[in-house]
Amino acid sequence: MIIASDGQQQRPAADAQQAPAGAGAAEAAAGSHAGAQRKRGRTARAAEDAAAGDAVGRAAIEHEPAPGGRPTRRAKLAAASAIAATAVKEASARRTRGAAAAAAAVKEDVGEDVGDEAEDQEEGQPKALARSRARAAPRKKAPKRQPLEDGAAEPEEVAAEPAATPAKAPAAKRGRAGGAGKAAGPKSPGKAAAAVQLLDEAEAAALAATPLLDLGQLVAGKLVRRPSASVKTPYVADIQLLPAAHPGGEAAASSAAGAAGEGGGSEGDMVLAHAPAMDCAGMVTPGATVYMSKSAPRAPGAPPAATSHAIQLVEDQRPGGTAAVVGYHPQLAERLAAELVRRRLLEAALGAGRVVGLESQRTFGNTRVDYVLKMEDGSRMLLEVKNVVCADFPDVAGGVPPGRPAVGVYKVPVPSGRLEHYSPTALFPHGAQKPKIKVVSDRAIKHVTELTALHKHGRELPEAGSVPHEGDEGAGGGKGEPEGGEGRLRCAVLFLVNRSDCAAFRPCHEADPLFAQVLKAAEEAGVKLVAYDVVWRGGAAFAGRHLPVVFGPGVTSAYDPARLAEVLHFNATDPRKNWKSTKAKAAAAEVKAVVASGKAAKSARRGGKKAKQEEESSSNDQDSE
DNA sequence: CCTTTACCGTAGCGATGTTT
DNA sequence: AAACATCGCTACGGTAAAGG
Repeated sequence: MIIASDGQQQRPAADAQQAPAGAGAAEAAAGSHAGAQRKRGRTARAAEDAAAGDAVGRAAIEHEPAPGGRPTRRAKLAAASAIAATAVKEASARRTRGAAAAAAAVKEDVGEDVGDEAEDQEEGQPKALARSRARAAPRKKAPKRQPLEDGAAEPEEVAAEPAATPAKAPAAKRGRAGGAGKAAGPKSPGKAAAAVQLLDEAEAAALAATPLLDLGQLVAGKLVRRPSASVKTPYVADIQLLPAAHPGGEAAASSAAGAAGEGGGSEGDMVLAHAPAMDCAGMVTPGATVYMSKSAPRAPGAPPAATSHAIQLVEDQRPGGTAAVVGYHPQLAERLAAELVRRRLLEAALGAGRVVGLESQRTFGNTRVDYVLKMEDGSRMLLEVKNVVCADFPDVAGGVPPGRPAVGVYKVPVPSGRLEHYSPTALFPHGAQKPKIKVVSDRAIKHVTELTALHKHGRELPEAGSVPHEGDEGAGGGKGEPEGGEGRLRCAVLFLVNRSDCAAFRPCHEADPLFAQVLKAAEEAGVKLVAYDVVWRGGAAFAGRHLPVVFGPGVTSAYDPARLAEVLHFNATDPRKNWKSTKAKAAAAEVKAVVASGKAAKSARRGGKKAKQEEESSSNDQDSE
């Protein structure tokens, strides 16, 4: 580890190659590329944003859009490079001169007027103003970007390289459908399966001391409120920047010396942060310490981001005044899991032999699984990853830190009554039950149920949208543990314990008895349950241990099928989760109706052919609802 | 008073459309 | 034909206003 002259730590170049398929600056650059120069111009909402002085931290990263029509591909690439280059400049500027200076530098570089985004406008901005602004011009879909990486994370020589070669890493990381198992499905012809390459044993061993994932320099902050006072979505929080702090205690010796003073603004500044896991079982509540990445700059022309930061890690207050660093961002679990697989650290626990391939986000029947592992014997294993953040508390005096919100607190007896005889157990799921259906996560229950069904079936079900094979017979059929081999399908659930202070994992029957029962049933059906933890030091996660999966006292697989059916039905029909698409469809249908009536009159003069097509497509749309 | 509804941000996949 | 761009959709759930 090299300590730079300004006191910031720099990452050795070797670290850049540890992450799966090029996490890091390459991804950030790719994100910029993907979002480069969308057709959509800046919306009315965006203009109002600027007038309202929306995000305090945004001034430093905002760019003026290139107005006008559709840019050529070359122009887009050039723009992407320019953005990336700007990001690099900003990175060094932030490190050396602080955010205000960086913002000024960006203004000069781009020759833009950032507008009147005075910081004090944000504080005390009337709620009604924010709301009316949001309603006046509904925001369109934001372009892709990478929240996990910060252009500032890497030293210049690392960041500069991928800026010139965007959109390489993510393709490999994601792994395309149409891979090994799909035999080049008809709907995605020609798309090469870019499955993750696994390491051989020697390569994996050589990486043993390097992090699974490195988020680079993070910014420390204290949560003031969520939702933010200015953006009412629960996924956005107001965060007050803290002086330099180091997640994980000894992290001072590690990389993520998140210095607010040099990083994302001055100490005490308020920023808006994306909080994708919301309160995270009571950990992310007012006063909580969080560690954030800075959001990559948006492409010119894209609607500006509402948030300047994204929460990555949080401190969970533990008994005795200690705190555990917990991986907060839901995406961390998937990325960490992929790297664990890539390094062959899960093979023994999965017990299905040697893994030869890894694909992500494949759909089987109704379920989209996180990963598909291709095994040496030709069989496949579906791996569902759950991010585990919560740990129980000892039921002794002082066991729960004062001021800790009650949500997410599950107490276990300590027979001796002594704190030192207690070791935490990681829990999933956590949090309050949904009032309507009285479970914490109907989705998790659905996933486990469907994985169990697939595992029992023992081979692939007809894929959604494909022609069903009527004569498809299961290889497993639920009669014991079937043989492996070509076509064989097995299932596993990985509970990625995103902290290092737990000795075991168990499903949290206190929060969700049905989930615990369904999981127990899955285990009895042969679904592998694996728990593995990681150690956060600074902004880097290191492989931890394989933890035992245990069940609380009295938890059995005897769930009530009617109750399960009720939950699954709720999951399938909950209108809330589709509000956006439902609304979009309604609006589109309305527009279409108006357009169609206009066109019908028009094309009647031309023979009516086009109007017929319009009608067909619109009726198809309605069929799919 | 209780229940329902509208609303918010971000990221990624898959399908479709467009350019090279 | 291949590569790239764009769109539609999905996931995640708390809050406040509106409705009964």
